[in-house]
Amino acid sequence: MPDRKVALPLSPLVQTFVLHFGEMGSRWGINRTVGQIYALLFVSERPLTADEIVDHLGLSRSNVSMGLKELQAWNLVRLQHRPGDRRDHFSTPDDIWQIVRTLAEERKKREIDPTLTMLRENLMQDAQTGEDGYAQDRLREMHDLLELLTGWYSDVQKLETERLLQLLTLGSKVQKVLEAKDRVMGLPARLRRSKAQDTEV
Amino acid sequence: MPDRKVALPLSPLVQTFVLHFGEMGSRWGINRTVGQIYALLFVSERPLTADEIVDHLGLSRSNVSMGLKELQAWNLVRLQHRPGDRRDHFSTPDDIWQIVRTLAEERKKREIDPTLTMLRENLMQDAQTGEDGYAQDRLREMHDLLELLTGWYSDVQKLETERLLQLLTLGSKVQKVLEAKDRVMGLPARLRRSKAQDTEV
DNA sequence: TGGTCTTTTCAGACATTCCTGAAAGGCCGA
DNA sequence: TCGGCCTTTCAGGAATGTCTGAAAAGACCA
Repeated sequence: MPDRKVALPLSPLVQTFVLHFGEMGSRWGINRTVGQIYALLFVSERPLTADEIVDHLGLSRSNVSMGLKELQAWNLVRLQHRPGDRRDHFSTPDDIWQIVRTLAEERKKREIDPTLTMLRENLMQDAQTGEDGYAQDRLREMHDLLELLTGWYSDVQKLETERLLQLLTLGSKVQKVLEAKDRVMGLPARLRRSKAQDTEV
Repeated sequence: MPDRKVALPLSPLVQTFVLHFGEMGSRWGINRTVGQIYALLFVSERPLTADEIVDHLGLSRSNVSMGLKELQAWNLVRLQHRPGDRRDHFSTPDDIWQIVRTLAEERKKREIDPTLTMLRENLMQDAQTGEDGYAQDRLREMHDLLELLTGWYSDVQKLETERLLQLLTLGSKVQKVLEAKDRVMGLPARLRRSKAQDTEV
């Protein structure tokens, strides 16, 4: 009779990978279990059932269920059904670029959008009052920066993978292209200043 | 006698901002206190001492000390001294672009580099063994992706702010530029495949 | 309807992180 | 060296977060 508490063996490579993802979890804003489940699905050739995950990772069934729920909330795993099988089968998208896009989108939604909303509301409300001069400038600066970044992001998110690859591979050479068309477009002036004293931290 | 537990009043605007940063802290991988301290420094026209932070936010002195230590580990605050004053004065860089660069650098260091290292080591070691075919492919795919992204990032990090702004403002128009020079440079082929079935999650 | 297989919920045990006051440490001028 | 001022360390209480087994809920078939 097999010991239900010991995980089914994984190859050393997969084992290392899964454990690493678990440990990195906290830095990525997910917990160990969720990281491990994701890692396992990522390297699995075929979709896995929740019970298979339990067997490989030695977690409780309920924990796996919650972990999968969280991964679904992140749009990071997909659910599939097999004919004649009631169980849910889980997998990650094969296309790694799709994963990057999803990750970027979800992190933006959780980490940027709320702040942008808050800044917008507060700046709109307090624009009239002249108090808080410096703080208000500072907040507007941050607001404009985030708008610029998210605007660029949404443009890039729309690119086909092929074009995105071009852009990434271009890398430093982009500088050349930019030097060619050497004209700055209309920008909020406050984002353009570069203070000399800010070189050293 | 003033109640030492009640924070010195902040303007409503600053108050909202500070509390928001505190609450977002968990999503950003820092704790509430650290978020609040950073927010306060960000909107302060002049550098603040630890005791001033205590007075404004109503935190314990030791907590502020630890929070500032963490912010320094992130390179997000700078320490200044005033002649004839022994106390440390803290501030954030004035140049908001400098802040973005620092943030990107530190997050990369904490969230990407360890994984890249782990992938490199494991792939080098297991390259010979033919086992684990799919997992190994998958890991190499992730490795190549991270290399590409960090390579691009390091190129962009080198750009002057003016050029970076150009790049960001260009946004969707970048597509046009790319269409012009329509040739894909030498890429790892496995990063280029785009599977049709991966459109739906 | 009852029986089987599967997923989800949830109370509470366990673990981790956060925060504080008290004490220790460091620096400087007298 | 002492005393004042400021910062850091640290033990342990408070607050959060994680994980589990047991029970409930849902889905399907006969």
